[in-house]
Amino acid sequence: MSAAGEGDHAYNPYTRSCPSRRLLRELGELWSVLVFGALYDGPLRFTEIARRVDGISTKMLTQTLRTLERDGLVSREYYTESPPRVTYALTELGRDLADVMDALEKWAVGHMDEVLAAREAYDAEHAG
Amino acid sequence: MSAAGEGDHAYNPYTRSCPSRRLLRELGELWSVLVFGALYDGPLRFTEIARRVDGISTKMLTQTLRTLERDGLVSREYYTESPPRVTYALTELGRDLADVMDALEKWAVGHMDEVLAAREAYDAEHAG
DNA sequence: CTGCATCCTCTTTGATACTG
DNA sequence: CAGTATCAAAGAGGATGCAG
Repeated sequence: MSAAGEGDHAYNPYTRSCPSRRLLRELGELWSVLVFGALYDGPLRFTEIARRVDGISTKMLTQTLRTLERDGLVSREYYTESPPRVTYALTELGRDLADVMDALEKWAVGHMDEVLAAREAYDAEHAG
Repeated sequence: MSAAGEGDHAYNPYTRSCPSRRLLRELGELWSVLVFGALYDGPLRFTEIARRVDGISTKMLTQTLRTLERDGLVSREYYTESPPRVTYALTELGRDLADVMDALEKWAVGHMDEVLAAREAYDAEHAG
């Protein structure tokens, strides 16, 4: 079929050198997922995100936000005030992805008990 | 509501020490996502997975499979033949998650062009 | 407040060689 | 085939100090 307008790229993350692999690695990163979740309900300032994502360093938050901004997933708004104010928000593209991220997060939270139980069972069986 | 039978745990990955954070980090890992995708269509042998996930080392494949097995997401079947045969398959719990993983992978592949374009635009704007 | 630069450590990962 | 063991290389991540 190779529909028209789709371009002839066949991105395939199962291949070493395909850029989609790097993107997938990037999106799956914990900090990315949590930042998406933090911005899910609306724009936030740098410090507000940091407060919600407990334990993230300014370095990692900056790095994560820059990467997401460069990928067109997050937008940055700078207000020249005193002190300066900067807000981050999901772009249209980012909101689209946010639903997937949210699903992943919800899955982890929602099935934590089952996973924990599975681990116990596994450890018990592989002890003797 | 806090429905009965759900337990009173309030797993929250935005918190440093919550086990759901570690789980989320684990699931988001590139190799986990790709192994899920490889097993999506049915059971596979160790070598078959390695062949599909281009570039993964036996060490990482083993480690990834062990982790997923321990979490109850993947099952391992050992057949004492000569040469030995081992197959891996998604468990019921794993199949549930597989849909989310698949959505993430599909998103990355499906929006790669847009992300690439966004990067160009960003780089162009932040060059001068 | 927002964030860049640096240093430094700890973990992750890849390559390689070897075993049941 | 399906791993395990080991070693070296690479990179991620945190702490800190400074700047706009």
